[in-house]
Amino acid sequence: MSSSPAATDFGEFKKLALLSMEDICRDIYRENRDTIKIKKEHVAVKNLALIFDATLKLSARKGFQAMGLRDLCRETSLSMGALYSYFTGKDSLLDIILQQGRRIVKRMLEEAMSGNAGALEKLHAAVRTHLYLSEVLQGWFFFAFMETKNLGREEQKAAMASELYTEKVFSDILDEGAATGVFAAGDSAFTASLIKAMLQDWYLKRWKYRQRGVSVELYGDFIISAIEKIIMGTSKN
Amino acid sequence: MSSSPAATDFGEFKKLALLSMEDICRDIYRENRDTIKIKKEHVAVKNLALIFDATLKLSARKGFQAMGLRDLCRETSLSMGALYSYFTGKDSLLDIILQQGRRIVKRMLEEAMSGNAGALEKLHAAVRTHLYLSEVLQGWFFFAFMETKNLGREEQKAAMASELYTEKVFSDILDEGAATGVFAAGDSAFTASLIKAMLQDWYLKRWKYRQRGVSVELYGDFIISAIEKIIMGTSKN
DNA sequence: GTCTATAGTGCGATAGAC
DNA sequence: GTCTATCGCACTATAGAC
Repeated sequence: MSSSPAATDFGEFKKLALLSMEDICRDIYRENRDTIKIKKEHVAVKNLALIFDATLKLSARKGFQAMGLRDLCRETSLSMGALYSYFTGKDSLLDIILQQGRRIVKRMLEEAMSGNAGALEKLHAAVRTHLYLSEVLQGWFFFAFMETKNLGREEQKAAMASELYTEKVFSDILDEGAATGVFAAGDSAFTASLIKAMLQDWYLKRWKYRQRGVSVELYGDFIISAIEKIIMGTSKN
Repeated sequence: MSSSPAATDFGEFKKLALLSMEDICRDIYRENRDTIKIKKEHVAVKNLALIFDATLKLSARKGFQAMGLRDLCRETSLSMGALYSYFTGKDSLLDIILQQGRRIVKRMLEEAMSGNAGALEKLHAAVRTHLYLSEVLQGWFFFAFMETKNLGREEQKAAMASELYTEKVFSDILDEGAATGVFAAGDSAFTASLIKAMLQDWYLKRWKYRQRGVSVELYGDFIISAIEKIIMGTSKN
């Protein structure tokens, strides 16, 4: 289990990701030690995680702007004063959360992509990793999508770059597959956009799939089948 | 051209939709005459359109919550007092805009679907109409997507119903095509979700396609080709 | 029909006790 | 490390002049 790159089983994937989140919270604390007034690491890490979770939960209902810091106090059982020991202002809280999430996504995607040989194998690994990640971190993915437009121009560009980076991961795989003759040739950039759109629907409209009783693994089967029909131009049936 | 249900040419479609928007603004005024304090119809309709446009523009940048009514004053060149002659409060402004948009979408979709014979024809008409509509009313589609979650439970249910209704339009077409042997049999509800996701990407990520110089007509060609590969299980090339 | 001026409320942020 | 109390500000909404 020292390096388990692409877990196609969701249960296993979940464990990996949750472990990873502990590390990330610790990283965040260590990097922002100058602005975070709390000195005991175990207290700080515990409460940071609490604050992040509460923020995602409250923002999902009303949006980050509409969420008051007093709402956050109630949800975390911390006072205004205590909250301000963990961040310098509401805006910086937003930045930290987005930064944290992007780091997890990057780390997990890179781990997943390493050690897959063929284009088809890579495609499966990339789709399933992205999908399962968006399931484990559904709150964050939704939050990032909704709140990105309210950011400063710098952070906004970072988000756009992230979108295009992910898309390039997919279009590179498609190009490789076309070159080796595994996939039919086509507009790989456009197909990559379609793949992203399909992945996005899972975390933007999860209520719909939950209502229908569609599991994340089944959704993965579905879209992989659809993607293969698009890029192979032939039914697998 | 007395009734031109499915305009596959975007230029023509645009004219139809813009004409329709005038009507809608007038309808809105007449229906809300009790709450709108302005008595001269031509003044009211002109300023209502001004207010709606400004709201969509400002909300696109910071979100409806973060948009202050003073921002709206600046953008419309109206005073606070004047604004409050057109709606009873910020929340009702939100309701009116969403209501207005849903009405246009419903009207245009119904017109477009009438008078198409085969399943493939219907599919093309439905996809192109939805896509072109989301281009003409991009501001509204984006707004509706972003602000729906901030609404009361009633309005939220209306939005979910609208999502499922549109999806049923597509899954019905897919079922018909499967029954008549035009399409391969498959999970029509799931395929309809994929179609919706593809259509959604156009108005949620339009910056991306603009950056790449993809026109709305080209995007339509692309996704129709992809959809056909999924439902026919064979390449059209 | 539109304006300016202002009431009233709730926010983000901070100071200082414990 | 966490609390309570409070400041200053920006917001929505309204009243009344023109």
